[in-house]
Amino acid sequence: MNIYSLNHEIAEESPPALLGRKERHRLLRRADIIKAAEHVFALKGFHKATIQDIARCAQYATGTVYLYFEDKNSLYFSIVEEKIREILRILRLKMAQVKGARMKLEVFIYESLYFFEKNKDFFRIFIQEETTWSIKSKFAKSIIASKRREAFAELIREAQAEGLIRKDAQPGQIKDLLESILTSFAFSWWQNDSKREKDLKAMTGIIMDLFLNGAKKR
Amino acid sequence: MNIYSLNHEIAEESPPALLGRKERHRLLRRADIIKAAEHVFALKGFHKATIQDIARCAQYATGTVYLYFEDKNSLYFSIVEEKIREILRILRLKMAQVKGARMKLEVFIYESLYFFEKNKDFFRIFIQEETTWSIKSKFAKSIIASKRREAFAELIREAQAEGLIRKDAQPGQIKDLLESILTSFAFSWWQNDSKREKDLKAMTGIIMDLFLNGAKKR
Amino acid sequence: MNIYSLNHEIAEESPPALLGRKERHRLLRRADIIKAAEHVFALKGFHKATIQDIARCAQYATGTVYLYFEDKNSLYFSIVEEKIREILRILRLKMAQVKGARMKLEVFIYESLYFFEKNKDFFRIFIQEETTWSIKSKFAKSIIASKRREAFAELIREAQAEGLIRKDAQPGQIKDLLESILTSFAFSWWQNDSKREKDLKAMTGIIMDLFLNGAKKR
Amino acid sequence: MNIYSLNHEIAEESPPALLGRKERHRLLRRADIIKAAEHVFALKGFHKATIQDIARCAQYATGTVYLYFEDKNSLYFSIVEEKIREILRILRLKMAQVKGARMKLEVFIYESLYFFEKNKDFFRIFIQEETTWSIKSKFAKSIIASKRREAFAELIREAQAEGLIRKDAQPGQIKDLLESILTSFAFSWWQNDSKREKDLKAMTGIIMDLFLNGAKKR
DNA sequence: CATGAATGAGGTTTCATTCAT
DNA sequence: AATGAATGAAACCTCATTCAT
Repeated sequence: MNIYSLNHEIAEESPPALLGRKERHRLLRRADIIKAAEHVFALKGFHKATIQDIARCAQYATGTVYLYFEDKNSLYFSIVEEKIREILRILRLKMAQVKGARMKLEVFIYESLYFFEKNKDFFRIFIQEETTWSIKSKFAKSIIASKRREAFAELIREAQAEGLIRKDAQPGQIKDLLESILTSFAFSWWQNDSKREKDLKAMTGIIMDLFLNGAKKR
Repeated sequence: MNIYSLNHEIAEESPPALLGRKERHRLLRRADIIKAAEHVFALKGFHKATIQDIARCAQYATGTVYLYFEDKNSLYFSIVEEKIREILRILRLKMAQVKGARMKLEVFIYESLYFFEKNKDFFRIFIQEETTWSIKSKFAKSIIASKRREAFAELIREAQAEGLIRKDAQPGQIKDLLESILTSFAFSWWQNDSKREKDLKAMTGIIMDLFLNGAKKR
Repeated sequence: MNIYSLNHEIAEESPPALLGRKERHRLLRRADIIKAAEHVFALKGFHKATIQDIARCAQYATGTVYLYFEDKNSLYFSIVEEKIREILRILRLKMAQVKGARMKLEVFIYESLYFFEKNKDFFRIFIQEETTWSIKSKFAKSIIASKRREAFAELIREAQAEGLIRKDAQPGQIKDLLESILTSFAFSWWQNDSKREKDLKAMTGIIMDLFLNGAKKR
Repeated sequence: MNIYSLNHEIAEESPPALLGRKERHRLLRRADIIKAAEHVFALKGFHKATIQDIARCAQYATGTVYLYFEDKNSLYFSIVEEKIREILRILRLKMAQVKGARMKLEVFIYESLYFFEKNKDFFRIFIQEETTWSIKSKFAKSIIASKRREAFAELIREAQAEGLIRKDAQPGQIKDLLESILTSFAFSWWQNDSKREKDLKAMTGIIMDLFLNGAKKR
């Protein structure tokens, strides 16, 4: 059994049936707008995308957007948060299905790449596109982002405890390093290979290898 | 002798004495504006920085900026290009002063970190800030950027040829790995330590180690 | 019965009742702006008139103008086109009410002068004022302008066929001549007499006379 | 003998020998700039032509223009005045060489057309292009323009006195008629025939005919 | 006199946000 | 709740004019 055989169907966190009809309705509208915004932001970038573009794309009126989101920044921020929440949920779920730091690490890398692949439009915004500084720092301080950092740090700590990862580097450093490697490979794929239908997930092996063993010849 | 003892004075490429008084004057003005722009862009980000801000900061009139730069994009692009040109020049110079792939690699890392340290304002723009997509792609296609890529690739090839670096990974992947590690440490330093006057250059050792040996415990 | 007794009430081309409330509202706003623009252009000329002037005069915000017109050129062009459309409609209607080239000619001159009188502000722009070359050529190619030229040429041809006008000159030449005479008299009136409440229409007779019989003593 | 055989060499009004060397030098510079301005204005129109364009075209520095002309308006105005002064001088000279109102009239028409032909660039500015209202009205009030009007009126009065031209129309109206015809033919030629090297002067005959006998069939 | 770099006021246009319907 | 017309602040960029060299 390897990570590729894990169940990819993800249970919903909170069954919507518990919400009132109105609230459900509201969430649907909100989701419509977020989806449209994701698309438009990815297409035009944060600054060139107008609220009208997004509203039209979601088939609502301009003003309607403001019933669901404070302002443009907030809308953008919501997309980011939603995505982080999603990947966090996926990672937790999947990592719980395997045992041992090595397997968890592999799952972590695999799922991260997979998520990137599925959401490349979104990452086009987040990694590449123009974003207001204020949004980024607001995000850095958000609860969801810190939860994600914690989960990540936990993984590293576990791997260090199990003796998989060296202890002469700070967990934070290792975490940043892995994150950076993932980003870098994903970006490279996105620039060069994403159109050629190459498989980003398939790079899990080489990334694990490089991350753990480094670049030195043996 | 180690890399820390290398000559840090860098010979000018083109002795300014050869330029006419007017041309020299022009270059000084241009430099003033670039410096101010660097500062203002770093402070406010690309979109929120106005040409007037930059002009005021350089103590010129708004229109003066347009005597030296086509438009805002062009000004921004010029800053980036100038920086890349500079780091490229430094890296070439310093790497030529040492022998062997290992030493070159160490110099490469050391000087990259050092340059980052000296130009943290600039990198605040480049790495973190909002940039128009069109500028980035224009930059990606620029000669200076491709030269930088080449220099990098050359280093990797040499290290592979000398048997320092494994050949079972593509050079591009090795490059991504190193770039990831550098970025990751630089960014982390920038966020946490830059104000505490910690020394980024001093991380050369751990970075070499992580790059060559990976994160695995031995 | 003479041309002065013709019915001056002109039937609307398209009964506005057929338009939706919104569309009617839109047309009213548009008309407001056109009216204000006409006034401001006449007062200050095309280049010195600012969109803000026009908006203020129409008691709208600056941006509102851009909801109804692409840009300044387009606004100007719309005014011109509207006027030409109007005079064309009037001329057709009135000329259809009389028989014979001579009468039609008289009506043509009379109505042209009358229209000029009623719209002297507008002609201050069109004849006298500064206009971008590009607008003029755009206008020259417009359908409405070519329709007007056709209607005019048709009149001349008819007059030639009936033996009223000499055939040893090209219809185009005669057409241009009459147009030029009308413009010239109108301009003269506008400069000298318009403030003294003199009647431009009343010059129909002398213009007919000079146009047909020339300046020679008989 | 007819008007075509008149001497076309025109004596200078004021022999430049009487001016000091400096003053002559100054006038040459001025003429350079006027010539360049004529060209650039004709090419780009009043508003789109910049002082720098004109200076460059005349091979002077921007500031130099301001040593010879108050400002942009004034430069434009000077061109117009210069041209009017020239045509006035020519008309007077040539009309003095013939006897009789009919001959004078013919000369007037012929020379006007000829002048137009030689200066079509200039007329492109004056007739067609955008000009500030203030300039036009300033011009209308200028001495040189009033002199031209006088010369014109004088011709008409003479022709009326000799019995060539009807007295039942006001001289101003006759003037407008002739001016209309000239403008109309000149404009038409300019639009259609000027590039095909057709001869505008050759239309003197038909213009005389239309002016004296009108458009009526006989 | 000549130069041309510097100035900075001012116009067009965009677009996030509001609010009356 | 939804709409979308109206708002108006703000930014880029141009260019007539000045003035130190």
